[in-house]
Amino acid sequence: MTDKVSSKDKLIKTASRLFQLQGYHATGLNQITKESGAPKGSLYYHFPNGKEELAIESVRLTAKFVTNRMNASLRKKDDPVEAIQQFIVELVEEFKQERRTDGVPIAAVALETALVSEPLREECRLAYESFQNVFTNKLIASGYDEKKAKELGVVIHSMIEGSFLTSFTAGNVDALLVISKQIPVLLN
Amino acid sequence: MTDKVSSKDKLIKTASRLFQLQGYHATGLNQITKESGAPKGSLYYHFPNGKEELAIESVRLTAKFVTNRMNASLRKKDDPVEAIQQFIVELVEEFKQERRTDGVPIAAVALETALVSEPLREECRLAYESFQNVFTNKLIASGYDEKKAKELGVVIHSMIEGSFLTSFTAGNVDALLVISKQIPVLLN
DNA sequence: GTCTATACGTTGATAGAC
DNA sequence: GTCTATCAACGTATAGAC
Repeated sequence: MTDKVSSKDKLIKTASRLFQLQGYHATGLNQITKESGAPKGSLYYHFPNGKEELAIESVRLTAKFVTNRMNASLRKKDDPVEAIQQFIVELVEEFKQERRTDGVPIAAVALETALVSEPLREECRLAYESFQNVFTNKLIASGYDEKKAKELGVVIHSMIEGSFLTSFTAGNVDALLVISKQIPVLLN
Repeated sequence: MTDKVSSKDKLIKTASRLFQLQGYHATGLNQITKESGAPKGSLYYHFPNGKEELAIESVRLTAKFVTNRMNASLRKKDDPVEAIQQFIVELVEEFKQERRTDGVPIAAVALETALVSEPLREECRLAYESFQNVFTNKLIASGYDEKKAKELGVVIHSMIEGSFLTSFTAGNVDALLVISKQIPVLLN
């Protein structure tokens, strides 16, 4: 039982990283098995439905990981404006690392597969819902009424997602820094 | 000279549509030539650098097309708040068409290739810059000072890009409608 | 649970005739 | 400008031994 999940976990972890960096179609199963160090023949044992199933579980893992990271960041400040800006600062810092170890979480997979794989699309939708809820919950805890908090959760998530995409493409953090300044305007 | 550019144009137009719908790696050159109706053997004559070159010109065409569309939409109202909301309304209407004829412009290509193709990344960066400038120019024309207008251009573009991604993934227009309500708050 | 071998399609790309 | 033939590489997936 000790190593029973180890192989499966290695595959999911490696796949999560590669899907994030390269997207869905550019990432081959050969590359995943090779880089994971997991036994090559074990992939279809753990994921009978092949690549799609592996991608679904990878998106789920990435969503959980990112959500936890967001929550940990937002906990550092009581004031929601400062908390969200703190989170963006951490995004910026990570972005500045020379060695780009990850891209925009799940975005490439979502765009590539939303029209062709219903279960994969649904898993991506859940991921974004989870990201929105992190902001919404922070606002509710700060006294915002639920309706307003839900709307602002969507707005803040959209701003960060969009500026992350822009920054990723531009290769700099300009867009992220600009939207950070507008957070106080939004939370009035 | 009449049909000289016709074949090349057909290839670029078809490629633009397919890259937008399926992403870069999922779209094969065979599919592009077949659906374009352009002669199969002409691709490497018009695009000696192969797929990358075709993608660059496709992103350029998409950027020009979308920019024009945005400008046409924003021209319909003098007030910048109403104008931007008008644009979002048109996005929503188009989104509701059953037959999904296009996805999120260039986003998939940008995410898939930014880390592996410098010229393609640069073309995507220019596209986003062009989108931002549409909003910025509208604000300048409405009396905003240049610095403020540039910042708000980035912010509005980020919000729309992010909510478009979210809506595309969710399969509904909820996020787009929510951010539209926040435009007046931002333009204060 | 894991491994090897293999099947079969498709990819991007090139060469050479026309 | 266009076409056909062809290439090697890689894609996913399966079968069957261990």
